[in-house]
This record gives sequence, structure tokens and C-alpha cells, in this order.
Amino acid sequence: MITLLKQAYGSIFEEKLIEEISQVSKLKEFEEGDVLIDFGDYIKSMPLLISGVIKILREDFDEGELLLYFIEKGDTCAMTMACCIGDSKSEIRAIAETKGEVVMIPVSKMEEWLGKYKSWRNFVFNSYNSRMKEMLSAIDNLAFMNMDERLFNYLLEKVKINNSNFIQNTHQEIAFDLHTSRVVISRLLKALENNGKIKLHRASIELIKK
Amino acid sequence: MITLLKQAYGSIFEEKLIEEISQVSKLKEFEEGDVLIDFGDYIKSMPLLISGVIKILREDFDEGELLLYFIEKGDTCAMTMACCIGDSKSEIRAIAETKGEVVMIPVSKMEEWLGKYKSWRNFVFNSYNSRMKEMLSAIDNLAFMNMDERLFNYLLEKVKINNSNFIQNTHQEIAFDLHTSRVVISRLLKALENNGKIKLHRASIELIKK
DNA sequence: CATCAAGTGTAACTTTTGATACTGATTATG
DNA sequence: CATAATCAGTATCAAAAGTTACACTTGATG
Repeated sequence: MITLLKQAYGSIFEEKLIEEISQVSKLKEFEEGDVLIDFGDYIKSMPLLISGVIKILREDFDEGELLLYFIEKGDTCAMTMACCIGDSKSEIRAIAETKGEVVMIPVSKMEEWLGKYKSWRNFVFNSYNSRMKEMLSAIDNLAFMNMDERLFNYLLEKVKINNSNFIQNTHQEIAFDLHTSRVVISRLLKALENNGKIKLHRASIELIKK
Repeated sequence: MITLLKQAYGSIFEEKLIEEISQVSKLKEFEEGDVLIDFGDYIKSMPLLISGVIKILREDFDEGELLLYFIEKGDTCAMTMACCIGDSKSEIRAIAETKGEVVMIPVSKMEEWLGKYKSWRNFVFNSYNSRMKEMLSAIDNLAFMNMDERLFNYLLEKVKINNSNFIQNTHQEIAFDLHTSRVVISRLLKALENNGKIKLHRASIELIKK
């Protein structure tokens, strides 16, 4: 596990901290589609992402969902940290976008390290800050942009995260993430195709032009 | 200043910390409408709110604004903290909703205290957490609710914050906060009045029924 | 291969929101 | 008090998004 940790976090954590992490934590592998955290879950350990991508969703009272942001290697879920520290239920759902690995750290340790390691403190704060910014960006999207722009931004993010110009999703899946209906997505995707920005295939979309 | 600090923060900070705060910080009074922080500002000191209410806004590329949340006594602005620690520009605008007082703490101290005082660390984390929740709630509003619900929630918040059933705002001001147009607000307010939930006066709204 | 489910395209319609324009009422100001 | 500025009400129109319905294609499965 030390090797994995060094690879993903070697540049931000000191050697001693990485050693400590590897002693008290458990490595957990996950597959695409796994629900890692669900609404209302009590969190007793904090995840550090080693590899893979996780998407964080917010739930409606009824049925709806909304994608908040993605988490990549070297990140943690600040929302989850918030729950650890505040000892409250999870406000979000975390679903594996790809397969990958996380290191699970006991809450007690993460508090202890806050006083002990400056690099840990910086990491925790940086996580909060970047998650904060992602939330702001989600708000910008919702408040200031129309669905066509939101959709295109979504496609760009997907391309970035999967490192491929092909987005392997059905229109229905996209509609869930953006909290709208399949018909609306089909309509707007068709418009994007007519503008030469994308090419539509079955259950997959090809980005042509940013 | 110590008296003021004890009054607002006596229950969460230990005596020694309050003393230290009062030694290195400056008390600042503000009037309703004052712009305390603007987009792009560099923050060199962190505000602790002693009295009054501050509203936090997000700006559009063009002109638009959107109310994110209100801050009351005993709170700080986590967004601002984020900027302090990350040494980046402010992503938000803070405007005084009422007159009040803040204590401004130098950034250097706030980092020092993170290692030194557990109560300070808790306070900082709690602030992050509650701000996170407010952002989530803002996202819920935007993503899952129509304008009529958003408007009514807004009125309820105003009533809570000002501790009065009378909301002293013009339709135009409300429209700015909710990032819509005056006509829409007038339309929806009229509908609320017809449903017996509110009563409309000139430049003021009376809440009748929650 | 027949059948079915999943994925997509599209038309027609409704609701919500935004935009423009004009009116009258109230308040402030010279 | 006359005039201008602010505030609110409302009608009309347009755009964006949501809803329903149905047809067609592709791939999976028995």
C-alpha cells in the first residue's frame, strides 16, 4: 500500500505521515457503478482516492438527482470529511465512475493528524477549498446557464476525466446527471451534432470540436 | 472588545484564545448596504461576525448576481477563510444586510491558532461544514425548485433573519437576489397574496402564513 | 429467427420563465 | 404644489424546458 500512497500522495505528505496512514488504513477496491456512499449513511472513515474517478450526486426529496462534481486521484471527498467531523449523516451519494482504489482512514486518526502534521492540515484545507469551488461552479451552471451550455460543459468534463473523446453514456444517463428528461437531452445533443460539435453513436457520443 | 467577543463567542472559545484575539484584531463597524468584500478582492484578514447580518452573493460573468446565503452572529465567512488559506482572490461579494460589527483577524494568526487551540480548529471546521450545507441548500433550490418556491423560501429566510414579519424590500431588490426579473417577482408575489400567504405593501411585504 | 428491451428521433403540446411595454400610484424634491 | 423618480400591476409575446406519445433501429435472448 505504501507504494500506492507514495505514487498518489508522495508529493504532498511527508514520509512519516504516509507510513502512519498505511499502518492504520484499509485499502478498498471498487468497480464502476459501485455506490460508495449513500444519502443518510453515517461515515466512520474518510476516503483518500488512489486511482479511478468518483462522481458526487445530490438527491431531490422525490426522485431526482443532480451531479455535483467528480473526484480524481489525489482528492478526497470534503463532503464526507464534513460528515466525519460533524458526526452527521451523508448529504450526498458517491458512485464510482470508473473502477479504482481508495484508502480508508479512521476518523480518530484524521483528527489526531490535524494537530500533528502540517501537510495533513494543508491537504484537508485544500480539499475543502477546491470542493467549495466546485460547488460554486455547480451553482454558476445552474443559476446562469441554459441547459445546452450545461450539457456541453458536462461533455467536456467527461472527456477530460475519461481521457477520451468518446463518452460512453446513454441520453438517459446524462439526463439523470443533469436532472432533466431524456427527450431534452436528445434534442440538445442533436442540435450540437448539427453544429458540428459532436457526433452521435448508439450509447456513445464523440466530441469533435471544443 | 473582549466583552463583545465573550458575548458572541464565549461559549465556543477558551478564555486565552479570546484574549489573544482581542490583542491582535481590529473591530470594524459597518452600515447596511456596505460592501465588505467584493469579487476579486485579496483577503488579508479573516472576519468574525459579532453582530448584524451579512449576505453573500455570487456574480455572473455579465451582470447578474445570486444570493448564496446569509451570515449571522457567531459565524464567519468560510468562503473568505478559503481565500485566506488558499491565498486567492475572493469568489464572492459580501454586503451588509443590516448594520453590525466584525472583528478582523490577521491571516498569520488564524493559521497559528489552528495548531494551538482545539476550539479554534473546531470553529473553523464547523464554519466550513455549515457553509457547505448552505451551498448544498442553494443548489437544491436552484436545481429542484421553481421560482415560486424559491421566492417563498427567500421570504421565510428574511423573516427569520430580521426577526419581523415585514420584509422591507422592493420587488427589484428581491429579483436581484434571486437572479430573475422584477416582473416575474411581482407576478409570483401577487399569486402568493391571492393565496393568502402574504400581504403586499409599498416597498414592503408582510408574511401572513407559513 | 422471432421477440423483446433498450436506445434514439421527433412531433405536438403545456408550463415556466423571461422580455417589453405601458399604466397608474406613491413618494421625494425643488 | 408641480414635477420627476420610484414602485408596482398587468398584458402580450417569445424562448426554454418539461411532458406525452409514438415510430424506428439495434442488440440481446430464448
